[in-house]
Amino acid sequence: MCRNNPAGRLPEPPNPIADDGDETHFCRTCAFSGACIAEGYGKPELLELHCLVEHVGPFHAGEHIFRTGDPFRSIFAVRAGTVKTSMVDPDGHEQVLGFYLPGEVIGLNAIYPDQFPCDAVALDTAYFCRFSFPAMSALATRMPAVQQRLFRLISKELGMATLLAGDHNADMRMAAFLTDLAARYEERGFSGTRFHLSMSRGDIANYLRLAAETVSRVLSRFRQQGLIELEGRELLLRDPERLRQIGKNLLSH
Amino acid sequence: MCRNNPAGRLPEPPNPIADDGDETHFCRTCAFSGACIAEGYGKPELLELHCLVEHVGPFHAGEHIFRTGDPFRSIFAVRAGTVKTSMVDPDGHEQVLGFYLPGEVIGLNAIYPDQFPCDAVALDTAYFCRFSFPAMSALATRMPAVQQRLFRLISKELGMATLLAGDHNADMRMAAFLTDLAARYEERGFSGTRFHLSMSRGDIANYLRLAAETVSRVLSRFRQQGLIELEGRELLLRDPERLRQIGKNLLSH
DNA sequence: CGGCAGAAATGACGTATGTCAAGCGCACTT
DNA sequence: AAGTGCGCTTGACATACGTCATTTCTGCCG
Repeated sequence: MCRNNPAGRLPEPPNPIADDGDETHFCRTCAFSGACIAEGYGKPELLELHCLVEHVGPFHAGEHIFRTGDPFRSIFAVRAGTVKTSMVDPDGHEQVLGFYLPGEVIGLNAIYPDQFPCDAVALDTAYFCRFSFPAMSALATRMPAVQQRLFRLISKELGMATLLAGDHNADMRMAAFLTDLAARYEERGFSGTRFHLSMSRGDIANYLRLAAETVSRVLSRFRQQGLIELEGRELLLRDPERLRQIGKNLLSH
Repeated sequence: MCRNNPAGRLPEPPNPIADDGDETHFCRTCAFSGACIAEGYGKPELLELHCLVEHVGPFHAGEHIFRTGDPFRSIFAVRAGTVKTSMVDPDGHEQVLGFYLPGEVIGLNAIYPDQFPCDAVALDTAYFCRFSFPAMSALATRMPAVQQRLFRLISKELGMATLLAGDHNADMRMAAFLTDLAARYEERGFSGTRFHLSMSRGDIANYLRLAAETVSRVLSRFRQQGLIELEGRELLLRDPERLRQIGKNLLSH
């Protein structure tokens, strides 16, 4: 596939999607596929796991997958598109909790309160696999690998939240944010140096606990310093190593 | 028991301890006891759960329960004393992650990386129940209530971390911190209005992502406003309701 | 009792980042 | 094509909080 590239524009990256699953195969990049494949479970177990999956979508940009207070019944794996989760605090300020890419799982933070503590909103057209959580935990009691996977998914999410909670300046936060996004895209088989930011500057700012203006300024500075190229929301990391270095205090691995 | 109370000093609260368990009974306040009692498991299951418990301690103030990088084999329930967990980032700055009271569980954030991502240090003389994690997850596959309890414990910890990650000013953070501590003491059967701060101002500051001086100033102001009484580390909440109000954006329930 | 060391409180000052305001560009509607 | 709204950028200014310095308090040990 060869697009033309007019007037110095960044070429568009392929649209990230993890949608190659069917009735008997998981999507390659799904957070759960590993549980079965790696652990050598056979057809019967795979089929059982598939029984409790339901494909849902499309959700269009701005549509809610779930809302704060909805009873917790399922977790969702992103098949395609991007999701942001956010809480609104008692005096109405939104707090973005995270962004989720194809292959990642949302809803894990609802287990304890037994209802969703946040909203989940599609940032672009998005598709999901919905897993009934009661069914999944029942299955987990028979398939240790599934239980293990769930423990690890939640524990990982905990690690992420912890890092974000640290006190770091705007440059560190932004560099870590970009590096983390890049790593997650790469992990799922997409380009780790050129991708589309599906969220607005405002959402990024909110997520990083900065003002939108600060995000603009930091990005401009990164551009001037030759760390990135950026046109609208099309991003190219020109010096990923330096970015990683700047954000290292916020990055686990 | 009746102490005298010289010259306007705050009377000392009883030393919080949750140490009434034995070979066949859990401590009343233990985070796991509920899993069995509430779910109506009988003697055999209780005994099984006890088989994988080992009582450890005492650890004295400043001693490590575990260190960053230690292989993850067990989680720990606090029986008595207080613990702080903290990470040191790549350039040597400490980050306090949390404080843990009797009845609470530490080590859950080690599941994903499969090694402890932080240090755990006793703030005063502390005793623990150590649970082998492999044994516990094996047991969890046979006792859904145990699995459920584990999911909820991790998910709860996730909720805590998320709240701390929000952006809030020093007053809100401090009020929420005090209110949360109070609630947790009360939940475990101790006084929820009068207790001992086992951590230094510096640790509190670090936990709340503030400077130690800011913590001092906020506490002084709270005192002037009649919200609290404070002598050294002995604390009395004079207006818990108002404190809760100030910190409400950081408090889940 | 005296002296010391660490913890805590208080004051003076600097700064990173938030807030306010203005302007630009792009998409969409009429 | 003109109009409208929203997202983004940029500049000027305000402020909450951090940093540095000094003092006070507290517990500890000889």
